[in-house]
Amino acid sequence: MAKSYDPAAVEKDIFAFWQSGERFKADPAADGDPFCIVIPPPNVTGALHLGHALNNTLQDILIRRARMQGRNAFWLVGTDHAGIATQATVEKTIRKDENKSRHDLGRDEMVKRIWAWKEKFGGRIVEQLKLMGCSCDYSRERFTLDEMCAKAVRETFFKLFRDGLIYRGKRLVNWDTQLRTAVADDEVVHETVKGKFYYFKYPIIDPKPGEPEFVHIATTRPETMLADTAVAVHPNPEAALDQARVELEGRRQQAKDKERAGYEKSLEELAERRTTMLPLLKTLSAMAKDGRKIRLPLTDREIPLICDEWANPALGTGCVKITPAHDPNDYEVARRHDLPMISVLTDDGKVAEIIETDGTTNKNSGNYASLAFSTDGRKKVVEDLEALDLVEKIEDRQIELGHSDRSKAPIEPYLSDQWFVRMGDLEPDHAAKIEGLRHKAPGLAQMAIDAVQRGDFTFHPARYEKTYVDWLGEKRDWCISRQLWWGHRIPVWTLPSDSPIPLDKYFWDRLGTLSDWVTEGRAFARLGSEALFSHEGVILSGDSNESLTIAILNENDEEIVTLIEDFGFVRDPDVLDTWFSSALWPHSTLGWPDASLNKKASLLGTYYPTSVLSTAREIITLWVARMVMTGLYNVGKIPFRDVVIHPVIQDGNGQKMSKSLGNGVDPVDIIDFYGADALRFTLADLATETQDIRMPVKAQKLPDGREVNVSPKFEQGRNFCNKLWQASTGYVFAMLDGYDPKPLDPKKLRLEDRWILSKSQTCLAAVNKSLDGYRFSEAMKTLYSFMWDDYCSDYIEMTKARLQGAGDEKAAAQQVLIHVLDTILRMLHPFIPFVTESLWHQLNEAAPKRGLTRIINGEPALMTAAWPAVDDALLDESVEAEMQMLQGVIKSVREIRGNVNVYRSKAKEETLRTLPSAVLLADDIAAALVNRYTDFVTRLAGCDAIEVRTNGAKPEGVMTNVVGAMQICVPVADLLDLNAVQETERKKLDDLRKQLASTEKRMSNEAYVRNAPPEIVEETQQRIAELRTQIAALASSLGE
RNA sequence: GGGCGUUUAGCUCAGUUGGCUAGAGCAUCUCGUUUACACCGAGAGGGUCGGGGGUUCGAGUCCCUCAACGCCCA
Repeated sequence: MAKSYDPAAVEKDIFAFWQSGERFKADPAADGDPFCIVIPPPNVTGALHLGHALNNTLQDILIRRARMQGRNAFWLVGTDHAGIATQATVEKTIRKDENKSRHDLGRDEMVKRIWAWKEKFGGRIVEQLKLMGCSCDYSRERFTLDEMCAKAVRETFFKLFRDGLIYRGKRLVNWDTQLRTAVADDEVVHETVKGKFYYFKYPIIDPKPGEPEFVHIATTRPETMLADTAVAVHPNPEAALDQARVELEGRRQQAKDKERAGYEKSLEELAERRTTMLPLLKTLSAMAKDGRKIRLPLTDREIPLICDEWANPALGTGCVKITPAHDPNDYEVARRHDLPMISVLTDDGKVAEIIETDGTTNKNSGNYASLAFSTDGRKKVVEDLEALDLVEKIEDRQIELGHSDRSKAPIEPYLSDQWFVRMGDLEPDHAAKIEGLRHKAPGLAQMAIDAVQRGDFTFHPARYEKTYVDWLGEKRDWCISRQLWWGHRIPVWTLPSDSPIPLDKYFWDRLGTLSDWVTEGRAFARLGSEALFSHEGVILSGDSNESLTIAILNENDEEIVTLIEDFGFVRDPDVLDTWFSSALWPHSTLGWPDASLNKKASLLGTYYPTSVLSTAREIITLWVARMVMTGLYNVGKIPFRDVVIHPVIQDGNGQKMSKSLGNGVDPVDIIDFYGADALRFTLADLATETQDIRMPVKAQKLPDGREVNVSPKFEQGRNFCNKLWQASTGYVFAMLDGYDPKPLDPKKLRLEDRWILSKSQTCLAAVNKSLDGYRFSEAMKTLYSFMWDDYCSDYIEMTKARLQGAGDEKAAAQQVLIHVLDTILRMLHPFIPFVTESLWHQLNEAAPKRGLTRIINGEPALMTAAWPAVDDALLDESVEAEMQMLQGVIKSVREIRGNVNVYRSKAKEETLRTLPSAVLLADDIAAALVNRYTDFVTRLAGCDAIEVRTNGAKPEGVMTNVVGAMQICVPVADLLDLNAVQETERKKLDDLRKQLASTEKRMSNEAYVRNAPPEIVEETQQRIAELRTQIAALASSLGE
């Protein structure tokens, strides 16, 4: 008795088998059309989640199939250093274990610690990929911080700097005051919390008669007022209020009843405001235009009253304080009005010394400096304003607050120096000089847009092209600096403005050397945004207040570093955004810049551009777009031909899976519980072209006692593997006594043999088509139904009678069984590699020689065996049609048997395993067919004998079914009470008559007959004929 | 606010250029331990394809509109 398939018993050995034969290893010098995938590098600190499992399953399916197709397949594996995530993880550990901050340790020690941590825990991802059976080339594992990647990063940064595509500028960034770094927008989590809305009044300087003495503003963040540099009022408050009213009225009209009241109320308030506040706002607006100024309390700073549309007369006091260094909207206002920007926040979240625009320290600075910004600082500011009687009122209010995803600390907008990559279009002269802007692109973003629109690469599904193009179309500059220690440090040295070394003659003399280095391509210098040397090595300008920055190609270039550091140049402390190194992944990992596209048998020369990139839609912008830009800019070609975007897996309620919600499913638990192939089967089966897929989650106790989250969805995968295992080991391998394969003529085989062979080719062709279009679920479902329904449920059953016999018929059955199983294992291998490889080895034992027209030895490893070629000679529509007819007969008898048993069961009589007999009324052709294959027809139908009549003589007391032109009659008078049957039979008859009526109605429609394609009309006519036969047959057995 | 997606059987989902008598897996019900498999076999029930309108001989599929939910970007 065969045991169930036990994945744990085979997976380890099979993986070792693959590895021992170096079967994962790619060879750039090998024959075969190259096929390459670079893995989207997972975060080195993380563990594989179900999304990774899905993505890597899909990649492995593609790679394994390509390898079997004889292509030179290479799946590059590696991990991402994930700057902030990794640093935060290690900082947290150190804080917990040693109660120290990274600043206590110092930069070098901290970086050392992170490396040590990475060496210890960074292998987890790769181990998990191996558990899944991923056939990556593990000998070429890369890491975004390794020397190979670092070299590409340095080269790219240097080129971009030289080409004027990198600049430094002050920008407001999301600041994490705990980790002391800028974080990306997607690393900020917003939540609504209880807060307060503070109303303050600021005195106006020298108001004219009739003008107010104060301007009123409201804020949720009082402490930022220390950095106010203006107060704004709307330039035309009346028009703005009118427009707000029109918009509200429009919405009220569209609104549903329950919402309408809200709009009514807003409109009333607006009208009220118009009478109470409009005159004042108009006055203020006029005052602003007249240049009136305000004395900012607590600082005594004189700030202007300005007009700007950002001030909304319909909200708050109608006036808004402008704090450019602490609010993104205010920042934009300040840029429009050329206002100064004063920052009063330190990088660790305290109130900074207040430095006025003239460089002096504010005399009241000491009152606030070093207070915790949004807590103590806020309290002190409010107290001091209250003491001055400048607080009008304080209201409770819900406010939006950003928190850092990593440290959970509140996010403050922070004005700081950051490095940017210029994405927009350049001046034509400038663009023309840049070799990396291919196809005459005016800028980096446009170059990447053009690439997809030209069809250089394709998204699957196609709709994601829009996401990509829309985002790139904004051409927003890319902030690449992060105030972290873990990452690629920016290779730029700057002379601080307070440097003790003056820019004297000695300095300029020595810069001649620098000029040489520029010519040699080792360094590049900029004064402000201007290149300090032209490519000919001439100094353009020697006298400037702007900062002098030098980028060095190789940060270890001691000669240059020593010289400039002697002059007081200081290296930029920041590191590059992790996405900067990820953006280079497809070419940096293949050896750029050392290798070139033309270098034969190099990784880059052979595998670039790669074939497919498979990833999640959330990083189309952050990652895919940037890879396209850098690929074109550095290498000159797009990095991949196809981009496959897979769906996102959610839990059963449509929620994201996450650790904190406890609804996550760990792929390794699934492997433990169901096996790696079950995991892969189910994920592939779910991988449709939709954007989200839901996976019901349920807690389950493992044999070892752990309670983990699993999903019943994986049962289908487990069952499928078991079915394949049982059919192979329990039936096919067990029925091989006397097996001796010889070349066969497929045309001379019995119907069922020709049928399964034809079906196998239909299946293969469909799988090819699905996979070529990256429709994984479609391919998986095709294979499921072929293996389970056609091969196991039908073909295996059909061979049972023959295998109990002897002679040629038995031999042919054995040979076809083996041959089709061979094909099935090949086709399934990319999806469920472990169980198929294991069965392959057993097949090689049981039937080393196999084949159909040619007898060959099975390849020793399925992983590197050949993907089958579609053999059109085996496709046979008439065979499939004949079989369909027999299956119709089988199904009809089964249905009657089922009904008979239901009636007998109700009548408390014994149920029947097989019906004693059936009578088939058929024409000569069908009769001959059924008579010829009675052996398996009776067996599958479950009746002891089938009598075929061609004279149409119908027996009495029967239950009838109709298939095409045939009637299946089962005499049931001895088996049950006929009267009990009649009711259901009548219902069936009524239903058929209804169907007939509607079908006939369609045919009577002239327009239908005229317009519909002839074959469709033909089908309808056949359907009518069929319905009429069925009705007649039923009616006659009911005695109508 | 903009973009994208989803809405089909109790649940999770297929359904490619309009031809459908709407499918699968799970769940449910009936029967079955027959010699590969109960992680199984045979059979059954279950859907006015989110609502409304339109195009068409014909709409789950195309167009418009409304609604709910989700994701991404502001």
